[in-house]
Amino acid sequence: MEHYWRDGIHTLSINEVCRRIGASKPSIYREFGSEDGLQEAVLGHYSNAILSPLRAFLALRRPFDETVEALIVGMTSPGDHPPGCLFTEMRLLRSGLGPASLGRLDAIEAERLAAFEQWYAGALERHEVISALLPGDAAAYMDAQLTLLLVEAGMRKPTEGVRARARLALSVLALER
Amino acid sequence: MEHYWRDGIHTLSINEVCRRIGASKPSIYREFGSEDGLQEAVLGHYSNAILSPLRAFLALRRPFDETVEALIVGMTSPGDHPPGCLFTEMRLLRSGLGPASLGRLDAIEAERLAAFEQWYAGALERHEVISALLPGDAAAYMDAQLTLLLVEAGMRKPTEGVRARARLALSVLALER
DNA sequence: TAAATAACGTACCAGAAGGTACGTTAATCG
DNA sequence: CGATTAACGTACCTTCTGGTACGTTATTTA
Repeated sequence: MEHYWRDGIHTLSINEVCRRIGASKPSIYREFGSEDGLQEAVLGHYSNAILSPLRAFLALRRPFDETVEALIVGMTSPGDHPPGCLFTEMRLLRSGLGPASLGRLDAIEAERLAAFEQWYAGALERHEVISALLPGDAAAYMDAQLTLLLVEAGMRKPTEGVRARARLALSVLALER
Repeated sequence: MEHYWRDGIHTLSINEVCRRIGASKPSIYREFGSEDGLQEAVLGHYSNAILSPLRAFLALRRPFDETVEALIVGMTSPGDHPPGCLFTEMRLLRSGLGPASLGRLDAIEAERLAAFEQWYAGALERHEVISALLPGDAAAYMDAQLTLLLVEAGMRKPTEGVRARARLALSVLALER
């Protein structure tokens, strides 16, 4: 299932998927019903594997600066998954996705925004961030900047530059002391 | 040629292009040689139509804040071209592009970065922006944020939110007074 | 062991992709 | 006007796409 990750969902055809994992095409269709079903399943798998840990980390309520730095570094480290992000790619290329995948995508996005919003509200209570922004708007900003981070990482731009730009962009949220 | 703009380059097939403009396929191939050639030509056309005015505007050396605001508003106004941007789309989807298009893309990107860099250096001389950033890094930041702006606009997010996020992100460059 | 059921994969379908061979029309020129 | 050349478009090629009909193996049950 991780092949989708490496080559991108819009690039990889069902035939290629079958060839790589050694399964026959009817098996895929019996299991997932259609290409849309397969992509939705991949998204679900992705949500469990990546987004849940992120959400758990945000819930730790560590200091704001520390959390931001951990997010930036974590999302640009060459871990087990290649740079870029399946979710980001699908968000940017909604066209060509089936209804089931689109629904799942929106659900994941809403979850993600809610997690950021709650986390920002907590930081606001601890007076770690500026108060000029509503938590919802700050969450949208975080989301946009981290998406940009992943897009740049996916384009194989130099990691340090990518990180520096993200730090700069997110520094406007922190309360200087 | 503007159909490419509306529907995206990776979505529009040569067959569709022919159907829409009422030309035959061999005509297209006689004129451009291949799909790669066609896409490169479209990029060139785009460069003349959009990037040149942008570059000219930067060369005016208007006050920094004013220029930034004009860029943000101009890029998110529903002018003659639909939201999003052909150049942005191609940058995010390099895979699937031919060598000629890729070369042209890199050239345009370099031009764009150079224009931003020069403009930022001018603002630096006039003490309108922070001095902690090298012009090259600031240009990369500008480029990244304006790309994000176009991506968000292309996703049909509410214009005011998109603009507000861009203003916030670019405010770190301005020298507060 | 024999019958019934479930899982599987070969080989196909229709359609669309990028790309081209070649006959036909239109324009040029003596 | 007749001949040469250039532009054009029909109809085709191959390859690949998502999707499936149906015969063949395994597996279960009695």
